[in-house]
Amino acid sequence: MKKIQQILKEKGVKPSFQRIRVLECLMKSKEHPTVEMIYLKLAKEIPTISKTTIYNTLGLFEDKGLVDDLTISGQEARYDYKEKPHSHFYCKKCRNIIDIESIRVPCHKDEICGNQIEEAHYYFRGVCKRCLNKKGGDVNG
Amino acid sequence: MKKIQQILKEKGVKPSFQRIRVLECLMKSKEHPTVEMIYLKLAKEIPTISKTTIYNTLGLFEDKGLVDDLTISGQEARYDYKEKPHSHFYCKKCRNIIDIESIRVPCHKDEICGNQIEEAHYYFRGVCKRCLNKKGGDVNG
DNA sequence: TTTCGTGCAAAGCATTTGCAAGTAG
DNA sequence: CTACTTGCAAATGCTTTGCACGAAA
Repeated sequence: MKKIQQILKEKGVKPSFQRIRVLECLMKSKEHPTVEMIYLKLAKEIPTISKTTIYNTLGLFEDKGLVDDLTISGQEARYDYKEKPHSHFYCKKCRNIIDIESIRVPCHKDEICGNQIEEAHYYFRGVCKRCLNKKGGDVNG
Repeated sequence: MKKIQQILKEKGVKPSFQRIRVLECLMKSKEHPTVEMIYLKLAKEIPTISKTTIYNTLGLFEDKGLVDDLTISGQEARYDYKEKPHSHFYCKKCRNIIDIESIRVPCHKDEICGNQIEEAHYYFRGVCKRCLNKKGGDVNG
């Protein structure tokens, strides 16, 4: 895996200790964490870290194109490291956001109706595989 | 156009005066209004209306599948009447959300990787036709 | 020095909740 | 009456801002 410091530098972000940790957290996590989740995780090893720093850092990362703000589930922002393009699936039951690697953009090129597209975001809602299986052998409502 | 009362009834919503007005507002608007925008508009004709009622009403409409909550642009929810399936284009310049009727993403059926899809949301970011013309043409931008 | 990064505390603001008064059936 | 709707006011909770301290250049 490419060094986190290197990734930050390439994006024009000075690799401070906190920034490295925040990015590392995002890269290792598959849960598209909220600010709160990142904060709780990092607070274990950096007791003095503040949410303000997490907000600052994520805002900076977003500006630099390192992460995406997934505004899928409403009240809390969830962050996604943009390693490669992918889509998201939001499960209504367990409320997890699952990466979907396989979906790709179809027939439209870089334009739709004359509008110039820079980013395409696809997300799906439904019930995930895991919850479907649970449901099969479960009493439910 | 189908009567608003009728639409509400079909979705199992009792057509109160306020609810009719909120839905009418959404149907007539092309700007995917925020709660604030709806509130300001309706307050002109219903001076006693409250934001709580707008929130209640939109929440109810969402539950009944009448409207979508577009969480595209961050801090404020924007609402979209679900007349027929369509996608959205968010212009970074003018910050408008534009309906795109024609886009459909192909190859997935009702399942992706074993997950059961109930809704598919696509949205695009970039610069809209209008802003492109302002910029590219000789009109000042 | 100047600039930048960090983090506490307070403020800001969209949204939700508690509750009381009004309305329909 | 009984259930539902409305809306004021207060609370909640995510996020931003003001500011000060310390580190880096």
